[in-house]
Amino acid sequence: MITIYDIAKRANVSAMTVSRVINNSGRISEKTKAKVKKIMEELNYVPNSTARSLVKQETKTLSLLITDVTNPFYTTLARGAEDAAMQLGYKLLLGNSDENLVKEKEYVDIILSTRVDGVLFAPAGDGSLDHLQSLQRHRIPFVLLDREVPGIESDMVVGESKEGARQLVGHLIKLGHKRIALVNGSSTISTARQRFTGYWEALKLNDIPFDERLVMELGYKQLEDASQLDPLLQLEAPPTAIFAANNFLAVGIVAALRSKRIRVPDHMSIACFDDLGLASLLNPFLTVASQPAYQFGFLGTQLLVERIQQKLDSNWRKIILPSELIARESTRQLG
Amino acid sequence: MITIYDIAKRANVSAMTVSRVINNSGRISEKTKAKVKKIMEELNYVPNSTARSLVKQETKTLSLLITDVTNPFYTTLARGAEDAAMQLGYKLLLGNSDENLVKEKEYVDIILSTRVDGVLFAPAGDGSLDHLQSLQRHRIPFVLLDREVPGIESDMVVGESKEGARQLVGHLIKLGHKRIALVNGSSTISTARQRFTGYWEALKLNDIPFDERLVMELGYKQLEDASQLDPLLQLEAPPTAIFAANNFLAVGIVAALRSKRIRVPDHMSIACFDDLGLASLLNPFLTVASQPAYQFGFLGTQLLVERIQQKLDSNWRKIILPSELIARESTRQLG
DNA sequence: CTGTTAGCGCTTTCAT
DNA sequence: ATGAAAGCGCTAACAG
Repeated sequence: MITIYDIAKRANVSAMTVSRVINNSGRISEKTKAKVKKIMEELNYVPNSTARSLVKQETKTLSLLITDVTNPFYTTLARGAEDAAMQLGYKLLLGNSDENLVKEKEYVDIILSTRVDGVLFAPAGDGSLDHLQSLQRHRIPFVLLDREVPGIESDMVVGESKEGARQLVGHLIKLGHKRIALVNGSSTISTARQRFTGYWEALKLNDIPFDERLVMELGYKQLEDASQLDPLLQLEAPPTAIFAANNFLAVGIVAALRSKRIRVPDHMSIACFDDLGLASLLNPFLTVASQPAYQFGFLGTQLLVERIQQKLDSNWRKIILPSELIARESTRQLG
Repeated sequence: MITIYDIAKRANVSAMTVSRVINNSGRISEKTKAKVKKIMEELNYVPNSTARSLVKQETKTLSLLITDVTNPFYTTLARGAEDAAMQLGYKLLLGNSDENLVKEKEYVDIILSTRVDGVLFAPAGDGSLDHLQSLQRHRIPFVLLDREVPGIESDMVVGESKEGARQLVGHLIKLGHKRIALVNGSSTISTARQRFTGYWEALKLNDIPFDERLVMELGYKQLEDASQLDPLLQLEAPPTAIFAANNFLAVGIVAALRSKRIRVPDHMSIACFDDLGLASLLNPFLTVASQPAYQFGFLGTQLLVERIQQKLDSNWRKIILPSELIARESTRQLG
């Protein structure tokens, strides 16, 4: 491997001079600068950023910890993060927690040992508290993405889950639905709680009685089995509409209904949080509360980098991104 | 920051002993091992992998360079790569080239300087040759994903583009189509050339004359504008079916046709390479040649890690993954 | 079973 | 404008 010493020797200068040329720092005569640069090119020299990281105590690397790159929301968020990171001179390390605290812990350990400069953290749930405190103890800045964690103060970029849910359910009510089910993520996740509240408020606002049998908690992951919906469908008075708390749930529900020959929206209306990426371009079908996923990633990265560079330790900023109701074909007027 | 020396001092041992405990190497008495471990816990010690990388000359990091995480094919591939990397003890650095050689070059420079142990490389095209040679010069192992590059010998994981295209076009022909358009990616990409060949062979096999006016090259990225299809649609004898060389193109085409009130499949049949992730779960609509994207990533990572660990320099392996024709609603019997 | 020494490739600091 | 020395945190190699 070629080092600054190899360059230095050939150029008859010290390693320090080479370092200065690389970093464009300090006063160097144009002549030696040119000479050094020429030799670097000839030898195909590439600075070793590991060595630099060790002395500078910074890696110029950010970690992006999400639950699943396969979910269009996180995919697009990741794209935003990547673009911003690249622009700001940072690399991005990718991790998938699968909504699983054990896996999340593994990544946190890696993050700690890798000495990344900061973390973009979409927590698996309230149980992520330990992990985040662990980051704090080690003074690794992070910004929370999409989900809050009680007990943690930090920069964050979140959506308007309650308001979005209220809108979505309000939309269903306006269409004449009164038996509206909520299929939710785990209540250990802040967005699931907020979406529940939005659901509840929308019912109340419209004098529709709340029926707890219409609320299911299935987790934000892809449905495993069509039968998971049976408790809802076999109700004496089954719902005429389902509000799914995220896109994965909605897709699973639509597929499950299809397998049971229940047509959407003819027999059941469906609306959900988060848009579907390509799916909605191909066929604008699902009614959704669309969140600006790219902005979550892009702005989150900007916040993080500012935090890193200013080394502040409080003055937390919270960016709240609105969601947009997009009414499409999966919800229909009742009666 | 806490170092092995801090631990060593408190435990009344040398730094080397601490290092041995961390790495579980060398014979150490259970007693001192326990003592050291206890102190590490008390002090919340985390090994600094930057320092380790510097001396061991390995970073335990792989780079995944794809064209766009936002494409379900690459998203799923990334997921496979991540899972395999994690399992094998490697981290994953993510990069998006956007089918753009300039951006790709930037990432290659980062890769070089980051001293990753290997690269999972989905090249932007034949012009990636320089970049790959640059990796070779620096002895960074890589495996080519999805696309080959003339002039480069290496491990690779690719699909059966020609065969898949032949099947897809054969399927259209069986349905009675004779005017079949091909909307392709750039011919500087191996898969686009192979898909063209498959298209051509299928026509020939069925005695359908090849009409070059039915072939368009639009690039594998998302369509910008519905009017890009006009040359095809305004033909004297327009096509009755379109074979799109990838999923992004197909979605763009469907959307463009929708905006022109051309119904699929009633007025136009569409089939494409690569499945659509969630979109196909939600609504199994597009007829596709589905590639096992997850396997591309997973197996590619396994190949790469084997290559890294064995330090071989030839004996290239090529994994060829079949695609599966999934006939859905976007293609219909003619006449 | 444990310790000492040297050095990975770079930058910081202090000289000149 | 340039250089020498020291050290970032760790491990390889050798010694005992």
